[in-house]
Amino acid sequence: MNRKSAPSDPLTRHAVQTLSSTGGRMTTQRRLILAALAASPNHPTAEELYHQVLPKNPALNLSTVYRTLRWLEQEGLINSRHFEGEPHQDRFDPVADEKADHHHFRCRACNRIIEFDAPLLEQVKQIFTRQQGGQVESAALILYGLCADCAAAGSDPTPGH
Amino acid sequence: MNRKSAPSDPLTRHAVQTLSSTGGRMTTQRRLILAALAASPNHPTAEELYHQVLPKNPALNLSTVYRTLRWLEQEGLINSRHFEGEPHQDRFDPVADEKADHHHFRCRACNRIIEFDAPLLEQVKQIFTRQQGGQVESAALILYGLCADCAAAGSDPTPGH
DNA sequence: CCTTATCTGCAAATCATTTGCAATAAGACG
DNA sequence: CGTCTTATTGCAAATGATTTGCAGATAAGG
Repeated sequence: MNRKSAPSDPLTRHAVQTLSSTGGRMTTQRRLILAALAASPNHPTAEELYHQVLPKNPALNLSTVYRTLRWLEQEGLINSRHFEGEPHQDRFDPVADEKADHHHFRCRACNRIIEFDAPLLEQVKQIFTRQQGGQVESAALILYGLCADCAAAGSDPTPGH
Repeated sequence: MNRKSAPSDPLTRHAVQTLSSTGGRMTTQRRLILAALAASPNHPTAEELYHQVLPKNPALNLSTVYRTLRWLEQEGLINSRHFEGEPHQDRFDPVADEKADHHHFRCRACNRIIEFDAPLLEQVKQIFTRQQGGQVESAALILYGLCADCAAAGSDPTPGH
């Protein structure tokens, strides 16, 4: 009941930093979208974020969400990803600065996305460079399959038909 | 001047097989699109294929290209891919049955796509399964960077400013 | 050849995302 | 604390890739 600013998440704090250096402004919409992004383990789409924030700001517009996401992507604070089997929509993923570039597993049954590290990819990159020359700057790996839960559920349905 | 059917590529041959088992028909359009796909090392978009085939069949319609691509994808004869930094368009990639699932490097300068094998990914999958359970069915890896040519060109521009 | 179900061309629809523009509101300064 | 400047928003219309409904065309089997 005293402090004005709630202890903001790292993503929002990062965003505030870039604002001050570029003459940008921290608006209500941006604050809400940033908070929603930081709180989502789900790699949400623009539409999903929109509906998450809407209750807290019924005037919010979808294009504001898109503009905010594009801004954050340009600032390097989030990444956009596309997963197979979905329509042509993007999902957004805060860049956790500590954790180096991570990769994704997507369950084709429950659509859950699991993040993981793949140190071996460094070797894959090196091998590629050795064979082809040039230089590799980044790698995007997505595994598809069944997560532990769905694999268990699938192999264990009530048997007698 | 004697044989009617030119020696068709493996992709087209595969397509013909699935046709006979499903009551489908081999049309002029499909033949041309298949040939164009088989001849493209470029992972073309629907639009690119369309323009490649157009000279040989000026009546061809873009939606036919899309329908053919969707059909081939459902039959498992091609894959659709999305690369970062492009609009929301798909690129298509014949499934070379011999060569197991291959991966892609994309040059951010000339946009060239280079295919490569990454046997190490098998280990990545195993490690993931060991840690998380479930089962991995496929993996899509894309490396981004500069190809050998562009890296050389970039590091060697006429020096004096 | 004739039949008929599959395909195609065309035009309009859809879906995700972007953009122009006038109105709104940060936040700097007095 | 009010004023001013301009970044940002809401709204509606535009865009770009892809899909779909439908009537006419055409493979392929008899």
